[in-house]
Amino acid sequence: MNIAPQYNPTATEDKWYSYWLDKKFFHSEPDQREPYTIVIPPPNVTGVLHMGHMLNNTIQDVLIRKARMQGKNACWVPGTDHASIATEAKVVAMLKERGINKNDISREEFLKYAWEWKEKYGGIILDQLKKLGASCDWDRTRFTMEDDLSEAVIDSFIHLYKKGWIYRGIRMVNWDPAGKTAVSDEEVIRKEVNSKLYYIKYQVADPNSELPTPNYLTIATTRPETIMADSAICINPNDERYLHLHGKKVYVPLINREIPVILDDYVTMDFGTGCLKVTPAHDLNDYELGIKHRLPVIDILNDDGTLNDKAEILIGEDRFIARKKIAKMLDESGHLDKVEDYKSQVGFSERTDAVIEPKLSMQWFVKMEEMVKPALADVLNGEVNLIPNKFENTYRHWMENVRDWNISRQLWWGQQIPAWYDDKGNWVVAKTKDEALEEFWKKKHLDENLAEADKIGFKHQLEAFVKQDEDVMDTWFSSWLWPISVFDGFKNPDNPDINYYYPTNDLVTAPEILFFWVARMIMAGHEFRGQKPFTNVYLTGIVRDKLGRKMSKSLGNSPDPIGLIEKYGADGVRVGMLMSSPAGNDLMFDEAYCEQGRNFTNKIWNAFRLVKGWEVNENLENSNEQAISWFENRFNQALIEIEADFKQYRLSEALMATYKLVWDDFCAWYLEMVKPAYQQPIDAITKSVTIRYFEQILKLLHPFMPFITEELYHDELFGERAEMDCCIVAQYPEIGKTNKQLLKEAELIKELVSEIRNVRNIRQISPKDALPLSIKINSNLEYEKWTNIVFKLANINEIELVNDKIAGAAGFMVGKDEFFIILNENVDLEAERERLTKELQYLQGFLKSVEVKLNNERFVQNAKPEIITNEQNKKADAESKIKTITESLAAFEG
RNA sequence: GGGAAAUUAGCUCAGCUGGUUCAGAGCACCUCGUUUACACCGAGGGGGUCGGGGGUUCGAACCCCUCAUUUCCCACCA
Repeated sequence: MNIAPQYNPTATEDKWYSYWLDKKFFHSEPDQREPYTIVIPPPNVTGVLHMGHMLNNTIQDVLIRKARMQGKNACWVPGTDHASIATEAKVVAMLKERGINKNDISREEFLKYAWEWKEKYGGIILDQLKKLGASCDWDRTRFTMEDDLSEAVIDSFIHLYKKGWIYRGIRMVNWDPAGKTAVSDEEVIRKEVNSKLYYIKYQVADPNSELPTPNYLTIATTRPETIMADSAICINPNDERYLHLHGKKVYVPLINREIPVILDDYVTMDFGTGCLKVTPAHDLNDYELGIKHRLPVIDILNDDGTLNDKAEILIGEDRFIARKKIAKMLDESGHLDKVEDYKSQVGFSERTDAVIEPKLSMQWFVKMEEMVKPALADVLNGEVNLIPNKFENTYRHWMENVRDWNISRQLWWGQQIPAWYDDKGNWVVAKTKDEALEEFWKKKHLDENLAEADKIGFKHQLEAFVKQDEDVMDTWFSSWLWPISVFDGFKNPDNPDINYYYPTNDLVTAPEILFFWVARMIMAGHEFRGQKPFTNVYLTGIVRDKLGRKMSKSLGNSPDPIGLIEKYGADGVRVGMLMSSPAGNDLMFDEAYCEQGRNFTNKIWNAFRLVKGWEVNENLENSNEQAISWFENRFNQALIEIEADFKQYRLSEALMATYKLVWDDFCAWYLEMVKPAYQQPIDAITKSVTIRYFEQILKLLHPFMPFITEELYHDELFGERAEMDCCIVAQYPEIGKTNKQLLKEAELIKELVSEIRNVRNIRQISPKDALPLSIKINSNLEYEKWTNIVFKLANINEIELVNDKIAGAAGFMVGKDEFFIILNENVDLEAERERLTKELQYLQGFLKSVEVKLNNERFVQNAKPEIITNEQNKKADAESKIKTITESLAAFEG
């Protein structure tokens, strides 16, 4: 036999992936079968495959492959997300490298570059998924910014607008001065930073009154650069320290602008100095306070975070440089009382890591109040299952406290907001410019009662002035439509695909985007389809390194997934990823898991080599009936367990059960039971049954390890295969009967074998030396059925039934039966006595505890009958064992 | 500051309704083995007061209280 002793994945993986593609096994069309659908969480077009994708997509592939083998019409829809912020940042950076500044080119030019970039790099991540074995229906690949999907975004915007659920308003938004865009609350990461609390003196503007000296008040602030934007000073009306300030005015230091002192019990008296500077343009609370007290809004910052001319001083300086300079100027002019160290929470942009600036701006919002209702209900009443369900609490908390969704982004890459403005600041929402003109006309027509005949002239005149909103929509405003839009459910809402595949079955994603994406998809599902988008949401954990740190580029602790695949094979890596990642748990990734996966592929490979090498002798009789019958039962028993694990989405447990079935039961026990002696032939029945078992195992393994199983499935060992007869579409094993008695006996026999091996091990007896075994049977186990197996696995050459103990032999018990192995030299009597005494003591203690229980009236009264019976059995067992051991010990005395 | 979860062997995790199978698995570790599918292997073995303390119960890894530690989510205190 010249099959390599080690499995080589590289030789087979590309071959079978191409074959699967070629035969269109991944492709799905609606038919009579039950559908099983997954839509991929579309990775960013900018993305490169990382470990999180590996985990996430391995899970999806396992689910989809298993469903496919179980006769469902499996459809896994792949695609990519245009990812406004991330992609625009990459394109801007690319242009910068080429010496082009985004501000110097038009929107059209920029988008041209962006599309070029997308065409060039946008497919990389999908190609990488193929290396992993992902069985996506590539014919259905979608992109969130392709025409139909973009149109769906625009249409849904208009739909919600007409419903009154989209509105435009001035809002305090989280402004990212680096990205020059608003970001949502969820995209702001709060970090505690060391900052300083500046105590600034404001001069009171009333020189005539008889104020107590000094005639200034002191205010604590972390942001001295915003004093030029102050609109008022606020104190608590009940603060007795400041009663004299009621109704007064103060001067803003350095620029000497006069501002009022206002009263509001919002101010905490015991924080800082009890005085608060009110800066409506640059702080959310101050803004609200400003509205309440009708204060002017003075915005002193440009979009890039530099000071503008409203600041009056330090114009053009960056906010952080300005902070230092202001502090110095205040100090020099005697306005700085003191500076204290202070820890405060500061918001950072998730994308650019810039400090977020609260900023007033005109934005578009989606009202959430109505939309959250069905999305919350679905999860609470189990229409949609979160796996694991511990996330339900977080989900509910978020949904009950949801705020309106700011959907405009000051970017170019994305779907442009379908709002149109005329030169006078009027605006309408419409899909096209023509429709916008029509809308303007309708308004005008109504307002001013114009004649229909004036319409053409009006439109013609207006056309030159009408401009579309510059902003694009939040990326999530497109991806929330994904489960519908990939099946063209907007453009063509009654098409066969959407009717067949929607709602989808499982969604596999990260808990971090449970609210960004999952919740919003459920909302969109109800709003646009009247139905939930999926039934089960499997939430994966974060892939961390073995020290528990998040994998990140800057730490350099993230292995290259493609490198791993090359090193351990895709099957090995898949097994490694799944080995220890229950749903919802972070995965402490260690290459050792991949190594274990690789070793597993090799184990399978070598089991195959063994069976492949068997020569059949037709004249031989089958002497392995017991082994054959045992393994069939054992297989079914394992399958029951595996199915239960899958049902509960416990994939790592399902894999582990499969792993043990293959490695321990099939390789270590079954094959060792039936394999012929060296260079001896095997009987025809055993070989053919073993091949059949092996094929079942390949099918069972296929969802986890698609490549090696497909490779072996096609070996001639398993017979001729038709072109389309592939493991990927083979019928998944079905649960058969299990004979519990047989399985129980087998466990005892395995224990017996282990005990004999242990006898050898302790005494350094070679496995090659055959030993005689004597049995004193106290049970009703029929050892004759198992003789062959015991002979072979424990290298026993003789079995003798005895009625009495054999002095000087090595003895042990399995179940109720006693076994003796006569050795060349007698066992150390003293050691044997000690061993038995110890066991006796243990058993006596055990018996006592059982008796205490049984003698306890309250136990007998309260415990369930079967538990009492069990305790009685335990008692009987212990008593008989004690009897046996006592007899053995007595033999020593004699 | 508010909320949620977690803590079981060196590591990663199971342990379902409190009770046969209750203290388990995989890896790692130790001993032995150049055997004939595989040293990416085989055989055997050691290892845990179930985070601490209290309580409920005939009975607790599991239920309750409390403390400690960790993680995550939410939050505007200048």
